[in-house]
Amino acid sequence: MPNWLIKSESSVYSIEDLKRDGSTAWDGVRNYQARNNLSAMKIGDLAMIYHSVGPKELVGIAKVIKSSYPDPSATEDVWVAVDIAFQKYSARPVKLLELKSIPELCDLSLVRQGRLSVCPLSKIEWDIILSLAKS
DNA sequence: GCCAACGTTGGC
DNA sequence: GCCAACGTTGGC
Repeated sequence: MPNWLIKSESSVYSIEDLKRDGSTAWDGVRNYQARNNLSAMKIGDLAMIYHSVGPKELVGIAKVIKSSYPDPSATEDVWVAVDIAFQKYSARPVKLLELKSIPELCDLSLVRQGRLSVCPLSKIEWDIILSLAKS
């Protein structure tokens, strides 16, 4: 089962919003690479939530509860959305700086290609980050 | 199909 | 608020 990392500006839609709402449509993605990743998501996949722009940190995990469908917020029909549900907060938010400081994570899309808002995580990357979030 | 110009994102 | 990095657009 693949794992993902999705980004959101905390001022736009934060994990607190997701917790409050329970679940939400993850829409508004307007980048082809990110869209392709969205399309590849399956029900039950887990995605880490990363807050950009404000405090840059990983704050929790969400679960995909509906696989991709046409993005209702789009005027063109090329974009897709998925539905995700709040799963849990990180025991401790993991800062971007922290991720950057770990050699095994130097290939992380988040680090290498900062603008990609939806990206896959390898099992190894997922596990490393999880252990950071727990400690 | 190349590439310059432009717009957007996001770290700092 | 600045600017680097990247994606997209459009002229040729």
